[in-house]
Amino acid sequence: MNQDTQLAISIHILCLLALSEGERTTSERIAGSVNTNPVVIRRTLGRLRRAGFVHSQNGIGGGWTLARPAKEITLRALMDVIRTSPLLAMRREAPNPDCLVGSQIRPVLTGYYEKAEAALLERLGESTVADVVRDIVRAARKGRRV
Amino acid sequence: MNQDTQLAISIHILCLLALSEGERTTSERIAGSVNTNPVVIRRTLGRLRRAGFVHSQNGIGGGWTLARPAKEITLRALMDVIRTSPLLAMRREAPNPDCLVGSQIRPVLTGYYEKAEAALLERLGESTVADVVRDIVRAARKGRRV
DNA sequence: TTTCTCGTAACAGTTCACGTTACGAATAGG
DNA sequence: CCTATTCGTAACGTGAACTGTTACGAGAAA
Repeated sequence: MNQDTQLAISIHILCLLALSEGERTTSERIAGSVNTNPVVIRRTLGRLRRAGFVHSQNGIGGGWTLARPAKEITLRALMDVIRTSPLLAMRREAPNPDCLVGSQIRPVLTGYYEKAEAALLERLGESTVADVVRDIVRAARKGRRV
Repeated sequence: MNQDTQLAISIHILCLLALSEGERTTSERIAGSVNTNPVVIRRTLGRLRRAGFVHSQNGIGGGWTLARPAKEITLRALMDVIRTSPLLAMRREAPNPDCLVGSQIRPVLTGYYEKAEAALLERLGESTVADVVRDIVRAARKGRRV
């Protein structure tokens, strides 16, 4: 259904930056990890930069750094910045206004959908990029042991 | 982004059937309310039928009816039947396995995503088709008063 | 001045849901 | 038995949206 991978890409990028604190990471290197084109990365990072999550610098030795601690970036905050449309979608075409259900269902459903999405966002607000980084490091350790 | 309107269509259809208890409703009439093609309706209804939510009958005077009370159909149950892919998506292409983040992020993110979706589903499980029907009728009354 | 990297526009390619046509199967009525 | 109606489903076209790619200007460091 939904084919919005922007949140996944954003988290991936910020984890990389969090693990490279002190140095700048280029969009090309990030693209190598995500396995896509650097322009795709720069597009996503542009939105994160405008929202104040990352900082960029041009020229030789340039690249991207976190603009605030990974501990203070919740997955929900990323979602709020990245998301462009509701998770639970309705049809583009309006239903029949001459029908009881058709004339009323849109605003009614919107209410139910917003509550459901709020629950999801609340859960996303309980985790930060730092949590994800921690899990990644742990998973890598476990993998090596085997 | 997500462009799956199946849940919205399903709820719309079941509200119509709930309001037409005792009679059969044709896919053409439903399509008139949803404002789409009858085949689209039959496609969605086919899945709901296989899941035991509705019953269909061919021939003259045929059509669709609810197979169980609207009170006993939660929005979550519909979501479980209708949904084909996770709400929070990841990229099709796998990330770089030679990178710490790239090699671990998929299973780690899956965990976070599943918890977030579970919260959304839980909220959807608190409402039924009967609730939606009630809200629709109320909204219509209010609209007339003005 | 050169080199590197971001910033962004523009366009092609792909995927997926939706719309439409078509036709067989099942059912009711005469 | 025959006809009309409606479901059930396959097949294909259409359109929108995300992704991938090229291109090029702007800014910064050596």
